[in-house]
Amino acid sequence: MSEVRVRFAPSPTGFFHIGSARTALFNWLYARHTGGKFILRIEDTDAARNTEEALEVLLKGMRWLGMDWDEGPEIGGDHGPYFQSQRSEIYKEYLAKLEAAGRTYEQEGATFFKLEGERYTEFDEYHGKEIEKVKAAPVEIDDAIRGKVVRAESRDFVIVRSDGSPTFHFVNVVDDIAMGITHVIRGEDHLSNTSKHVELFNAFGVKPPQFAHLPLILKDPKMGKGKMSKRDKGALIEEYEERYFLPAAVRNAIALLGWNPGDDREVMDIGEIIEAFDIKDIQKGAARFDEAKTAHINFQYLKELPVETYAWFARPVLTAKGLIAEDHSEDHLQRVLAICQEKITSLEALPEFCGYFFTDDYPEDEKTKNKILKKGEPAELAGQVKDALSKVEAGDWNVASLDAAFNALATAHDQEKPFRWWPLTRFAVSGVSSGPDFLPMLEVLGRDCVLRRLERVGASAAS
RNA sequence: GUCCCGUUCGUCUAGCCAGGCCUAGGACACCGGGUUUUCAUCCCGGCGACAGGAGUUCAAAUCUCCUACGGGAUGCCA
Repeated sequence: MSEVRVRFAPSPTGFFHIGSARTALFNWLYARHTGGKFILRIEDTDAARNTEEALEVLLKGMRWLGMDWDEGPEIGGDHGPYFQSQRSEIYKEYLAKLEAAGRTYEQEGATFFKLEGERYTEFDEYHGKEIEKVKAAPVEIDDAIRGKVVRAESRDFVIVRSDGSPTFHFVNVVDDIAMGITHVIRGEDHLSNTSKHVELFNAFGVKPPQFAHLPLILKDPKMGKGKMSKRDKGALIEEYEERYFLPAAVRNAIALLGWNPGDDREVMDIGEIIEAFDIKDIQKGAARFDEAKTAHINFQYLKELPVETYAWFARPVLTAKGLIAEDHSEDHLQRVLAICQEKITSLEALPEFCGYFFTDDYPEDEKTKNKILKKGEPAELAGQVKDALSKVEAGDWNVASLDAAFNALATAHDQEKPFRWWPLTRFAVSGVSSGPDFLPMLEVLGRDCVLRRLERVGASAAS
């Protein structure tokens, strides 16, 4: 009944890539699913590119996606420190164990790990020269995703560089041992390295953890071949944050990259995902990140939000564009959003979609303008609507009264329905031909605003 | 070069381990129609895949082998 202990061990690069986020998420989900511990360990051995800012990007990304850690930076834990740059004493200790066991040797100032097996020299195509190789016994890896993988190492490898700094393979294994990691869930690019790691575990006399190698995330085929890199559009978590995606939706989309609950569910709340998550359901083949699908999931989340919450997310989007002030009336904001929420698929598009509710200075769609103003007698029609709506008192300005006013207008002109006046009116008050439902839109805009804009369009059409 | 991993609709995938219920299911995208006298919502429909070959079997998307393609490792990067 040993407790599950998993870790996410990123190297802070200044970016939080979707692939890293997926690795982090799967570890986190597994910990939460099993009631185990999720450890965040920072692999900051490459001093040159590890900065405070780079770490901040990472931690911010983790928090934005709602992943918390049980041990790691800022909160500590019983197996710290959680920065590799601060663990050199531990590495020295473990290096001594390997030395004592006679599994190391020095060459050109660097410390090598010595493989066991018959030695021979051979011309190596890749290196283009004769090199020493070792016939080491094949290592058997029981991978939770790929099954049994057998691979033999053939060369000794560096564990401490000539400048005294330990290498990735070494510190990774040492830390996993020292931190009591039970499951190593990581990208497939490490699968071939795993034989090195198992050699090291064996040399320390420690049973290796359960490995699970995740398929890679490839770039959108339209963008080219190969795995997704940080330069690809949509590859960075920051991008979704900036575009006002809901973190829960992005997390849901990432969870679906190479995993599914085994049934048709796609949009799931985090509790459901945690409950359903299991390593054995992870895909073997590489996946491609689909932005359109992420946008769709995002919309599903957006639709379900209570209007209060929707407004909480929408307010910063609108203030950023200068459409509303910081202290803009919450009631008014919610009345606007209530009629827009079901129509619009992303928060990013919100300013364009509903800007005219907040300012008179909104763009007019040229196509719509030409179509509507060229047809019939725009100035006359606008005047008729204005007269009809003027009869509705401010205190009575609601959908029912507006409907009645339009119908009265139709009747007065021998029309069965007021359709003739709608498109022009919509254009007059919003500058576009589409938007929220018509009458609710007028109601929310308010009497003064609607009459003012009708007058304006009437004047501009007449000129 | 050598070694390792992978390959189902354009994309994400179900099915594969325990072969028949698969004329291969769902979702996104796309296309068409409808509702909404706006519309980006919504509804209906369509398009569309087992990489190729050989073998095992009464029967293969499912098992075996080969080939092709994709990816990874082979770093004093992580």
